[in-house]
Amino acid sequence: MNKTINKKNGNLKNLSKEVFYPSATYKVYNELKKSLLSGELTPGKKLKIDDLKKQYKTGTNPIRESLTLLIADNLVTKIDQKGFKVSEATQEKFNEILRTRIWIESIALEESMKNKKYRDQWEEELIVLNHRLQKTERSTIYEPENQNSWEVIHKKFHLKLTSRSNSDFINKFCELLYDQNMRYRYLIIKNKKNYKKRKVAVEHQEILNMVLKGNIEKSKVLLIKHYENTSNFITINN
Amino acid sequence: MNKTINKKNGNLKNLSKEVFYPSATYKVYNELKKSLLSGELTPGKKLKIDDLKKQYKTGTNPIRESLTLLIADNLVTKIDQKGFKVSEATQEKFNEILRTRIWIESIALEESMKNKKYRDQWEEELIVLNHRLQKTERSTIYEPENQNSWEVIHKKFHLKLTSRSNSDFINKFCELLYDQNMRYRYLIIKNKKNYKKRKVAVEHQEILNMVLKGNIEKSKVLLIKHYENTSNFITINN
DNA sequence: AACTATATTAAAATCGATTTTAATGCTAAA
DNA sequence: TTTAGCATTAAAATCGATTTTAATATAGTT
Repeated sequence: MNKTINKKNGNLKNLSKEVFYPSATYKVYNELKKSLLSGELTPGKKLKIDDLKKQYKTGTNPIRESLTLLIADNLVTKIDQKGFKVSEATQEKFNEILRTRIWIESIALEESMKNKKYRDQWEEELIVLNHRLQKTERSTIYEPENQNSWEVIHKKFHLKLTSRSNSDFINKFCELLYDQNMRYRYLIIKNKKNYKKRKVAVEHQEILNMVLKGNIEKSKVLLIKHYENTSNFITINN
Repeated sequence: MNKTINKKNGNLKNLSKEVFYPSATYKVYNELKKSLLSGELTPGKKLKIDDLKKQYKTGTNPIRESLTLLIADNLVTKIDQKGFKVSEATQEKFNEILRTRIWIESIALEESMKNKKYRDQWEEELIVLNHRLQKTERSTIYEPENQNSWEVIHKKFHLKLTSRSNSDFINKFCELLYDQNMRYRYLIIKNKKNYKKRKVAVEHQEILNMVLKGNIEKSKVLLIKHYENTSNFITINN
């Protein structure tokens, strides 16, 4: 049999050398992550290997490896010898996420503001992201592949704010918590017929203004208020 | 062929129902983790699937799944299509771990001390752990399976101090950072002929005394000092 | 009926072979 | 000498079948 034809991506290497072809694991991971964050896969749902193999037309290994990666994202839970399921989502867990975010991002914002290095560049990037965010329509569907979607820009803006603590550990943790929070937002959107979107544009502008002024304490207060306001919109019924 | 004989753990289920037999993945994960934390597997080393299969006498899947789990522990690094390697260890990374620990544990200790619930029980557990720690000889070899080893008790004492923030995210993060820090300690022990062990017993006692007094600010200061002192002992040469 | 023990079924976990990709070595042309 | 193209090798990634385990159903006993 002609091996070239059988190859996953065809034998394109010679045509354009620098193109990156992700592994099956990586592709499945991204697709599953999207389904989990958008709320399409509901909390508690059993994730059977055989079903997923059929759905994603791939073998055992990429499926199991993807699920293992998603454990670290706190989106999938595993019990040894009993398999994988979608992580549960409760009101208590949401409160915990919110509280944790406030603690961590308070430090991360403060340290970011204290950090003199490339300060000008940081401010400019924040201004640009805020500007883009202001003029972007907010959608109810989750499309992380669209770099111009409100959700993607919103995430970038928030992570940028806290990005300069000089700790990759903190940055990763902020992203994890952002995604956790986002998951709850989409679970609510799915469950409530008429989900009232918050108007957050003004809050973003106020935080940005205070950061540009260099007032650390007030910036932190505004960021915390911003997060506390979201709690009024998110209530899980189970 | 007799299936029973062929089984991994034998057919012991009927003899004692409540015994838990871990999967091959879980066993390999724990063994690899031990080798990584003890410094036996040196930073940057390539982790070849075939070699590990032979070493641990198991198939592709348990090996790859273990390595995937270790990515989340920041002990293994993966590049898509190019495989796995032992995470690098640099002086900058160690400084980052230390800084991050100080930030996170300051909050976690403060929140733990503010938490009134089961306060008495917490204090008693800390006193017992400190007592056990004081009378345990410190070893240079890493034996996490020995619950009475200095290292295991030390870890429990520190994690207990920060355990009551009511955030599992914070608790997990503290454990990750503890393990990261510990890895550097063992890398030093391996590299230096005569590693001088710090005498930390007094510092633990002082922190505990201040926690029992209920003085949050002073407790935080002592804990931070305790961590800053370790930086004098850890220098990576590469 | 309730409680064990056994048989059956379903799903997780594992294995070993195969396929695909990346790294290396080789050859020939500029 | 360098460099592009091809062949070889080594390793990662994948696949599908098999084995092991857990969950469920059934039958037999008190």
